[in-house]
Amino acid sequence: MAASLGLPLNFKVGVDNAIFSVDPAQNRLLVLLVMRESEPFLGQWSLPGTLVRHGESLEDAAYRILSEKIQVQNLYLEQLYTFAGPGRDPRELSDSQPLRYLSVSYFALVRFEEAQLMGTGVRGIAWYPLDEVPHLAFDHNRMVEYGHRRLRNKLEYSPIAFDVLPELFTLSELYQLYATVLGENFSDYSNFRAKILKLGFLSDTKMKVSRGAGRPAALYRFDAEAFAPLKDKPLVFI
Amino acid sequence: MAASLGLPLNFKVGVDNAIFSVDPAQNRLLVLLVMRESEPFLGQWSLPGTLVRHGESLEDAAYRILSEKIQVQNLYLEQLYTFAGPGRDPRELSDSQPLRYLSVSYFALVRFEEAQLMGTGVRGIAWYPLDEVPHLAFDHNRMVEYGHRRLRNKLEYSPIAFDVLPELFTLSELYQLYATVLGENFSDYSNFRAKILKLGFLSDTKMKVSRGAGRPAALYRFDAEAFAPLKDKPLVFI
DNA sequence: GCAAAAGTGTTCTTCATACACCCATGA
DNA sequence: TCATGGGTGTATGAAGAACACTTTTGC
Repeated sequence: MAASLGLPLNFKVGVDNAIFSVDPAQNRLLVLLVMRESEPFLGQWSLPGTLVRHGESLEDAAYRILSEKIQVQNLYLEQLYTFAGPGRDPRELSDSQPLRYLSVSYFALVRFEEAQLMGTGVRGIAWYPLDEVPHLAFDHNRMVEYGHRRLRNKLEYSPIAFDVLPELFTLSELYQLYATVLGENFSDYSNFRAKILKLGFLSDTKMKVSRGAGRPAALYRFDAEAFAPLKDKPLVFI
Repeated sequence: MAASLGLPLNFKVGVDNAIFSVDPAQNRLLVLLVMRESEPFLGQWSLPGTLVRHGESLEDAAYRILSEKIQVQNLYLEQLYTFAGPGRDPRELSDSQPLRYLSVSYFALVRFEEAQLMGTGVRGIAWYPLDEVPHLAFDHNRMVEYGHRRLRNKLEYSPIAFDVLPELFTLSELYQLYATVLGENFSDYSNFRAKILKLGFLSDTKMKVSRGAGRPAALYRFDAEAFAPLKDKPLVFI
């Protein structure tokens, strides 16, 4: 190490995605894992990742792996955190010249019902409930933690829920999403309802939909124009 | 470009610091800029930055440049955002082999009174009021913007103010810090005072201090133990 | 005594919380 | 007609905003 201090240090740069989704049927918060098919950590679960290619931005790379693993029409994606400590990838040691592996993690939220996992049974890819995530390759467990924290914050302070709901949705679908992500100590349905309607960016389409038994629910639509003035304001949906 | 698509892509990785401070005398929010002493962008203002060295983590590198530019005892520092788009550094073009320049930006808040700028008049280094920041090298203006947003959020939701105040401080010093960063549409002094005291993590030292004319102010101390249970809670100081 | 800075208290309104209750549908 | 999910209303207390007022100092 001491001998290499003067040498120019190069990096390999990868992108890893922490992709979250909510299964509305089971009310569970899920994260997408893939089985590693090469060394290091062959056969271990990990986040879907890739090395950044020529002419490609970090975000491009993030979208590329995402679309290689699942097909979705709607999603929210943003940069999460960058990990680059020495020793985070075992390949550093085996390389002849000084090299480090840096990974920029991205956070994504996708719609569960429309997400099509790519690859047949042979290729390991699966949704894992957040409280059953196994030990992952590299520092990917930390990425999942960071992502989970970001998800909760984003949901409270910004309208990412509407990037991931169908264009028309009922207020209980919206409530289920919030309650699943934010946990049990969340506002009750009737207060949530009153609060979010008062904010004024949900427009009633006057259409109704019946989900099994019970009174049919009104379908709402997110009104981006009405939301615009609230942007960057300390909105709290909780 | 097309020809190099199959080649392995290596990166140089740098760290750039957006270092903020508040001048209590002038009630101004400042950011630290340095004059570039080498190509590219020779002679242009920029954020203090460095390439990451062997065996050094990103955070190590961030602390290293920081301490090369200013001396402080107390500071708050955290990772901000990673920039790596193709074409962000002109050196990419001149290099013979495919190479990209990635920069991880860090956000720091330091105490103005104790910050000693390193370097004599020859080396360009200066505090700039945030609304007078000139056109900077690379994408550093975006880093300043990101940092400014982070500063406002952090101040509202976490106790970074106390990392940057003297151990003993008056409530108006605390108020000045908040008001300078968060702007004029901030809570008035008496409401701020009542609110923050009710939170219960400021302990009155019973000491008084006189700053010129007027009634002497009580000196308070941040009580980390009393604050601990409030950690991660949606604290809002505003 | 007066200005200046620190500190206290009061009023009014808005919002959060915890409920109870009514409505429309399927089985 | 009853269970089920959707939707409305209300009482209570806590929190926010605006502002008047008192206290303690220097000059």
